[in-house]
Amino acid sequence: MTTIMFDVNTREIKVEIVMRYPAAETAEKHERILDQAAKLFRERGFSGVSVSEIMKATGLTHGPFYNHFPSKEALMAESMQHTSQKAMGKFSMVENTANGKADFIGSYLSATHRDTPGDGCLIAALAPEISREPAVRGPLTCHLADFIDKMTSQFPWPEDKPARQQAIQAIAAMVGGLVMARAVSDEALSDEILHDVLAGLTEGS
Amino acid sequence: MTTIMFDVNTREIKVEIVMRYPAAETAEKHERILDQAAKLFRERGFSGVSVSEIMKATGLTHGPFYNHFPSKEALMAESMQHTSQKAMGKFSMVENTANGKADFIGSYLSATHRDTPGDGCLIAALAPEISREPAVRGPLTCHLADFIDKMTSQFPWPEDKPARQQAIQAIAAMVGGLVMARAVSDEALSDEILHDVLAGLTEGS
DNA sequence: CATCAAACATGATAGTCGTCATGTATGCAA
DNA sequence: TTGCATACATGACGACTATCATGTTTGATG
Repeated sequence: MTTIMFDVNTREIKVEIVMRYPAAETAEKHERILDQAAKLFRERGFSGVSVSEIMKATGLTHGPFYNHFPSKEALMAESMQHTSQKAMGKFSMVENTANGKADFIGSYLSATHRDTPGDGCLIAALAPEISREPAVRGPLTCHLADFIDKMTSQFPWPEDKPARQQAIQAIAAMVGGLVMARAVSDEALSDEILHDVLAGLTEGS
Repeated sequence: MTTIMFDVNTREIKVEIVMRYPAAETAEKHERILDQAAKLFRERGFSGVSVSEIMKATGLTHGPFYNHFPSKEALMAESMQHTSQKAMGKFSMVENTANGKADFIGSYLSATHRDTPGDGCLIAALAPEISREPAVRGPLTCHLADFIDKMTSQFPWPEDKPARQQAIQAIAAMVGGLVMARAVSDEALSDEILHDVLAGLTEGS
C-alpha cells in the first residue's frame, strides 16, 4: 500500500511516483482523469466508483492508471485538491455586495445544485466519507479553511458579531441544508428545506 | 436482487421473507443485528461494513443472516427505521424549555458527539450515502420529518417567524456543523466550528 | 533516422463481498 | 415422544476491484 502525505504548509501531496517528462498531452490526460474522478466521486461516493470506471470515463482503459497515480487513495486526495482550487478560482469572480452574497447562497441552496452533485460542493457530497479517509482529510481541511476565509472576506456581514463566526454559521446551514435536501425522497419537504434555510440566511439583505 | 418497499403511510418496510414463529430469543437476536448494524454503519458507512462483520459483532457467523433479512439493503432500511424510533423515544424526555433546547443543541454540537458517530445522529453520519441508496431514502425521510416536528413543537421559538421554519434552519446548521467538524483534520478548526455554530443557535436564550 | 523512456492496452492475481447451498441442531406442535 | 419448520455453522460460487505484469506503441531527443 502507498502512504500519501499532505503538507499543510505547502499544500502539496507528496507521493512516490513522480510524472517525469510530462508532455502537454499527458498533462491534459492527467487533468481529465482528475476531473472525471471528482465528478464521479461526488455523484456516487469514493467507494461507489471503481478505478476502471474513471479511466473509461476519461477514454482510456484501466491499465495506464498507475502511470498517473500511485493508488486510488492518491487520486482521491489529488482530485479533491484540484477541484478545490478550481472552485476557489470561480469564487473570486463573485461580487462583494449584499446581492452577490444572496446570489451565491441562493445558487448553493438551489434545486439545480441539489440535483447535480457531480458538479457541486465537495463538502456536501463527500464529507462523511472523508471523515473516514485519512488521505483526504488534509485537502478537505484546506478547502474548508479557504472557503471560510473567502466567505468571511468576500461578503458584507453585520458588524455586531465577528464576520468569521457568521461565515461559519452560514456555511454550516448551507451544507446541512443541501445534504438534507438531497437525502430526502419527498420533493415538497426537500424544497421546503432549501427555501427555509435560504430565507434564514438572506433575511437581513 | 430483492426489492424493498417502504410504505410512507404505515411506515412499514415490506419484504419477501417474513419471520414466522418469532421466538423471544430469535427476536432478540434480530434486534441485536439491527443495533450492531446501525452502530457500524454510522461509524464506517454502508459500504464500509460487510454483512459478516455485522454478524460477527452480533456473535454469530455470516450464515444465518438471510434467515433474518432478505438482503443487506433491507437491513440498511430496517436498521435505519429501528434506530430512528429509538432516537425519537429519547427525544420525548427532553424538557420543553429554553434550557432544554440549549442543552439538546449543545450536546448535538459537542466534541463527544463528534467523536462517537456510531452512537450519534443518523443524518450527519449517513446522509450523502442515503441519497444514493433508494431503499433507505424512505426511512430517512420519515426520520427527518419526525425530527423537524419534534424540534418545532418541543422547544420554544421566537414568535416573529414560523416555528417550523426556525426548526429547519436550526437542524440544517446542526447537521452541517457536525458534518464539517468531523471531516476536518485540524482540531482547532473543528472545535471552532462546533463553538461558532452553537453560539449562533443559542444566542437568544 | 535511431533510441529509449513514457504511456498505452490486454491480461492476470489476490482479496473481498453479497448471496446461496447444504447439513446439523433446536424448540414448538401434535 | 415424534415431526417439522426454523435458526445455526461451514463452505462455496460468482462478481467485482485494486493492483501488478507484460508486451506494444509513441513521441521527444540526439
